[in-house]
Amino acid sequence: MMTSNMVTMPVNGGHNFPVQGGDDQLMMFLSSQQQKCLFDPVTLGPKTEDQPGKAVKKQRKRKPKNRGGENGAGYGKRKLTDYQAVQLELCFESEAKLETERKETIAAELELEPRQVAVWFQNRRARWKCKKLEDEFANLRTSHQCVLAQKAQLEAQVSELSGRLVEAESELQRLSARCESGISVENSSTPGSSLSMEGVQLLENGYAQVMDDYWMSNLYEMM
DNA sequence: TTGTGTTTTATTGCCTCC
DNA sequence: GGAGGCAATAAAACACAA
Repeated sequence: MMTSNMVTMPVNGGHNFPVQGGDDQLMMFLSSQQQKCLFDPVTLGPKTEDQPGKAVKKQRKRKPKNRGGENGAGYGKRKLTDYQAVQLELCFESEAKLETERKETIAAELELEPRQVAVWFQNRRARWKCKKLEDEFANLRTSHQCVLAQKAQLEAQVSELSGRLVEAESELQRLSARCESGISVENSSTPGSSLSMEGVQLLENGYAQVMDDYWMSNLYEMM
């Protein structure tokens, strides 16, 4: 199911598919390459060595890079022209993954090696993923801050209502004490009641007020 | 100019799918 | 088994402050 928080990526045919999920001070000290690997894209949590459900990767043994073979055609970094970059960007907007045929067409049009086009798309997808991860992280952080603010607001309400409850209880005790000390009301409808009419009225008013406040505050929460 | 950080292009190794 | 994808990484290219 697609939610508003889910991000989409352009794919063949212009359709979008959801891509699962991105401490500022810490991030400031990390290079972009280090930041890239901070979050696990699935759990949005910090990356761990062993991801559950995934085969544990073996330690890689890297060979030294091939920097120019006999003909000098090895590791030679060729910066793309602005035109090439813009055209590739336009292609990526409509389709983030290329069919072999399409890749070859683009390569021919831009006078690039098909491999360069493939590499460019691969790197572009990686950048796109990072960007989305950052966006999602920012959204989650904002949501978290809102929840914290609501929590603080509710705690303040609980505190205030608790105070009023204590006041009401002490008022109740004070009135009970007055009744017990001999103040009674003539024509009481409840013979044997230890509360005066004044006391009953005060209690009813206080209770009604507390209930009003309670429902009002809950009404705000529901809205 | 130079040191340093960031971005871009390319490679490598592993994995999945057909 | 080969093609293609991705993560991790290397290194050139670039930006920019000191």
